[in-house]
Amino acid sequence: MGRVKLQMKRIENTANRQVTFSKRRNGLIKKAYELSVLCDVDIALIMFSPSGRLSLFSGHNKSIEEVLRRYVDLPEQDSGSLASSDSPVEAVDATELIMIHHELLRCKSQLDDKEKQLRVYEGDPREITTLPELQCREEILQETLRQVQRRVQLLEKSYISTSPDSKRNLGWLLQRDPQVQILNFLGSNVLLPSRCFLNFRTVYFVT
Amino acid sequence: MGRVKLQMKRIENTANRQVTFSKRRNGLIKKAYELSVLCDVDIALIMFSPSGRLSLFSGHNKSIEEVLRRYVDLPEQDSGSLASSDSPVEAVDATELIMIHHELLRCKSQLDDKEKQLRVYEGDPREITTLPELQCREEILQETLRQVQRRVQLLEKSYISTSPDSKRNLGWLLQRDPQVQILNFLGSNVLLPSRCFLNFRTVYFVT
DNA sequence: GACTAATTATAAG
DNA sequence: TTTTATAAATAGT
Repeated sequence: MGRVKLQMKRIENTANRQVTFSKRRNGLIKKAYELSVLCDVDIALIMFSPSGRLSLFSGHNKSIEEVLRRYVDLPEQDSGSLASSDSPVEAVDATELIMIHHELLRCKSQLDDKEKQLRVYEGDPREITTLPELQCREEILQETLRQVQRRVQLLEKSYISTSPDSKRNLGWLLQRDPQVQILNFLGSNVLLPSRCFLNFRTVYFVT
Repeated sequence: MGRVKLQMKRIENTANRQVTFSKRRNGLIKKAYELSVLCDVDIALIMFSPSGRLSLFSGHNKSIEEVLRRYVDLPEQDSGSLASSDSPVEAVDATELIMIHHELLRCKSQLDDKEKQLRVYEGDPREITTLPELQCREEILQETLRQVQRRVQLLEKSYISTSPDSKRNLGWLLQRDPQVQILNFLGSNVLLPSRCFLNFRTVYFVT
């Protein structure tokens, strides 16, 4: 795809190679994500750019570590010797330790994120010292409140006109908005470039 | 690409899912291959289909194991012992594994808690199906909003009155770029690629 | 598996 | 960065 067809060999021009890498890396990750969702596939994707930068992707329901562990466990069909445990110190595969450590780091990072997000709502307003910040929070809260109130009105209407059948018709309400899922997916993945900060205008609520 | 645009969710028809998996798996591997050649990237791609079948790919010049090793070795740069690759399995003290695992469990539990709290503010109201629950959320939001608005009034007053006294006390108000403040304030929860913006309603402008 | 019509990715500008 | 012409992937047949 593109204006011309590329030869399948290393792009020698460094700038072009860098641009192509960036574009195709995103494309590949998108494809991997789609495959994982559409076909319910567990995927782990690890890339090292020539400059040594690491890019990771794992599908919608399993972490990289989980997929790797599954892969690593396959060829290592229990060496057996590890199972005997009379000593408190047991020999284990170091890769497992490392993978769990990775998972821990990832979890901690997510925890940090959540705490930051939560501060938007629950942080003491008196700790906010500038008007723009405060107004930002106010807008967010108002929009959230409006959404909830719209929903209240809807439910109240349902309660009023309640025939036994009407409950069944609310089934669709339970479906999660796909956009929200994608938002969550994209938001929690660590491979987002920092440029997002620069152009950022905002983005809070899905309508 | 194709006659129709697919929704990004699991394909329920088994036959279709199988066919799509097969086609897209090949497509993904081809893309990965092209990236590895064009941009000289080391890639490891591991896929488990729902039926448990394993698909592997690694780029043109490094095996899966080499890439995985590089990935796994990253945080262990210092240990050094792993670099000598006579055995893929290295014995370590299991107690460390257990402690880290405990920490991981604790961290995950905290993460769950935070996510629950956050759902009060950011969860899709359409997921709530009972009026009392919704009204509870509404009250929480209203109270939070009231607090913020009180604080807004206070700050606005400070901005308006520019007596020498208040200047002395409010010097810190001007010490930072408001946009930077808001970005910091919102933190990593708004790290989204710009193309996501298209489908979302903007509720707040920074500038 | 091969065939399109339609969608999507992307090389260049 | 964003746009555009073109190549490529692919959903349904």
